[in-house]
This record gives sequence, C-alpha cells and structure tokens, in this order.
Amino acid sequence: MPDPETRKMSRIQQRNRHRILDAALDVFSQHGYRGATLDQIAAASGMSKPNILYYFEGKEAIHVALLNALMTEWLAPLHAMDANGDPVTEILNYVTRKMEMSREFPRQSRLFANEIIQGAPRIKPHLESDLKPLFMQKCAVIQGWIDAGHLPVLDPEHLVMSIWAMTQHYADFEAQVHILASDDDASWERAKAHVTGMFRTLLTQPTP
Amino acid sequence: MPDPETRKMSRIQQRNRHRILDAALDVFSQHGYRGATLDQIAAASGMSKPNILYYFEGKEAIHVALLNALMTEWLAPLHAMDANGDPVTEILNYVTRKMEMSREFPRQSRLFANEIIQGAPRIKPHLESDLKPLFMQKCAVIQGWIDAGHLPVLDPEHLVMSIWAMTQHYADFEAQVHILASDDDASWERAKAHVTGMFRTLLTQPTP
DNA sequence: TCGTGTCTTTACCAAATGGTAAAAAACGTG
DNA sequence: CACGTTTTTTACCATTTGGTAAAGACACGA
Repeated sequence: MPDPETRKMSRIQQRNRHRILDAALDVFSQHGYRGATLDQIAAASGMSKPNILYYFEGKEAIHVALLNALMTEWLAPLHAMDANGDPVTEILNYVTRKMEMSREFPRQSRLFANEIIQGAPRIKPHLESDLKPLFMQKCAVIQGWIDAGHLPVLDPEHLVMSIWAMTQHYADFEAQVHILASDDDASWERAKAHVTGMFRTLLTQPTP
Repeated sequence: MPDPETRKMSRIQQRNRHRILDAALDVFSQHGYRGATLDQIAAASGMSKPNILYYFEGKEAIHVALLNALMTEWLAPLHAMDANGDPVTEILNYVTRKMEMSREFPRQSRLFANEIIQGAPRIKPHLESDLKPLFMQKCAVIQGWIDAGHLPVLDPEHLVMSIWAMTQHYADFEAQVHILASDDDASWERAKAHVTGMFRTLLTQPTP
C-alpha cells in the first residue's frame, strides 16, 4: 500500500488514485456516503474492488480524500475576495466565480451537499477549522465596507450564505432545474444573469 | 396487510403507519434512500422489522409514501399565491411561508433535497405532473404582473427558484449554518429578516 | 368463553457489502 | 535476462440488508 503522504508516488499510482477518486466522486455525489458501495466505485473506475483497497485504506479514506480536496478548491474563491478592492465588484466577482464552479463542478457541489445534509459527520472538523475562520474574516471585511458606507446596511453572514444558497442550488438541484427549465447554455446564461443581477440590485440599492 | 387505499383503517393501523412514517422520515432525511436501512427505521419506530413490512410493501413503498405526502404539503404555499392580490405582498408572503416551513419541517426539506440531489429517481414523475404545471402557471402570473408594470423586469422562473434556494437552504444546510451562525430564535429571525428584506429590495427596486 | 380475524414475534434466508489473504502477473532495473 | 518490487487477480469471509414463513399473541363480537 503506497503512502500518499510520501511525495514518492509512481506514475501508475497517481493515475490509479486519480481514477478511483474520479469514479468515487460520481458514486458518492449521487448516493451519499452510506448509499455508495465499493463495488459501484470499482465498476465505475474499471478496477477490481481489492485493487481499490490496495490504493486506499477503505471506503471512508476515499470519501475523506475527496472532501479534503474539495475544501481547499471550494474555499479559494472566497479567499480571493480582496478587502482593498471595490466592494460591489469583489462580491459580484465572487458570485460569478461560484456560479461558474456550480456549472463546471456539479459533482463536487453535490458531494458537499450530501455531506452537509446528512449532518456533516465527516467534514465537521474541517468546517470548524477551515471554513469558519475564513467565513468570519470575510464577514468582517464586508461589515467594514458597510461601516465605511460603501455598501447598504445588510447582514454579512446571511449575505454570504445567500450567495452559497443561490449558486450551489443550480448544481445540487440540477435534476429539478432541468425539469422546470431547460439545461442548455442559453438557459444557463439567464440563470447567471438573474443571480448576479439580483445581488447587484441588493448591493447597489439606494441607502434608505 | 392492510390496504391504505381503502379508507377503512383501524385506529391501530393509522397509529402504526404514522409511527413508521415518522421514523422513516428521520432516517431517510438523514441518510438518503440507499443509505437508510429498514433496521434503522425499525429501531427508530420501536417496532420489529417484520412488523414494519406488515404495514408497508417494502422499503421503497415507505419512501414513496413519504414523498407523496411531501409533494402536496410542499406545493400548497405556492398554490396559495393569488394572481389578484398585490404582487409584492403575494410573493413576500410566499417567501415568509417557505421560511417558516424550513424552520418547522426541516426533515421534509432534507428528504426532498436528498431525493433531488440523487437525481430524483422516484419523484421525477411527480415533478413533471404536479410541480411543473403549477410552476409554469405561477411563472405566468408573475410575468403578467411584470407586463402590467407592477413588478420590475426580472426572470420569473429564476425568481421562484431563488426563493426555493434561499429558503430551503436553511433547512438543508442546517449543519453548516449551525456551525457558522448560532441556531437560536434570534438568529433565525435575522435570517428571516435578511431573506424577506432581500426579496423586498429586489421586487421594489426602482424600474431602470 | 369461544372462534375468527388482526397484529406481532421468532426464526430464518439469499444477496449484497466492506474487507482480507495469498498467489499470480507485470514492472523496472542491474 | 534475472530478481526484487509493485500491482492485480482469485478466492474467500463475516456482517449487514431487504425480505419471508409460520407460529404465537391479541382483540372483540357472538
């Protein structure tokens, strides 16, 4: 069993670990942790079950590896929000980036959604240690913008949650969206326009 | 095996079916369909597994029964949106009602979310036959309001989806919300104020 | 109290599931 | 090629899971 901590991973190890993780992302994002089986992952990756267990300690290790990779990728856009930039631009850029990620990586979004809906049993520590500090820091930045009069008075925490809710909705509830609207590029552009327009309106409303 | 179609159900039958459905709602909403087990439902309901299978055909029948009940309850508030009422009031009432339902029935919201995330395999027909017509009808109503100049120009379909995304987020992602904000009544009121305020701003923006 | 239909339990079962042992195959490198 | 190492396969195993058969407990009107 190769050690992923050690940086020494042969080409074939990297390729197979990647194949497994990609297949597992399919299966976990579609059925949740408990609903996913190693046989499904094996079938989806075109490898045998024991071979998968040669690369990962077990089912949970695969799930954890996916969640770890997810967290860093997922936090990056929020991290990029710059306190010294123009408030409206920074926030709308974040919204746009999140929308694009929902379009590009819907499986990751659903993997995360499954984990959270089911009570975040495996990712809770990460949320506390990684997400929460970043969230609070960025909320403070937004509050600073509000205090400086650059944004209308609103609740930073719930503003950020609104952005998450709206953007991830299009990935997580894709099945429903697909039934009610169409799924082509044109419809997607309308969705993006609606969401960004909505937040633009909210952020540029005349201060009462 | 008693027939739920027939209206003749003894007191004990009604009570036990209800107990099973309540327990199943716990389990399914937490683990999704595939991740839930009959043993968990049995344990949660305080009944034996064969006894549960005396009241329901099988695992899937329980899930379907829950989804059926869910659909009608869930659609009611949207149904109540009145084309002859004041547009802003009607829509904001709908938002408020949805927020309250997320607070009151988070398990139902998560049951639905699990089903949709996983591709809506069992509820898709219902979405087509029940949700879609109602959705399209109400979108037409909103479009009518817009055409009449009673609402700013926006996309009715995505407006409704925004409402769903924002309101259900607080139930579906409760675990995350609980980590980032607190979960007491005060925080809940702030959430409600934020969401309704957000849509009020959107709906009463000065027409450009 | 007896009998009949309703409800519940006990004792199972076949298939699926996460995981293991060990042999076999493939690989890399002197 | 030869030989140690890495990778893959075959053959299992214990537990869990959805579900069943049949016997027992219970309710309740005649």
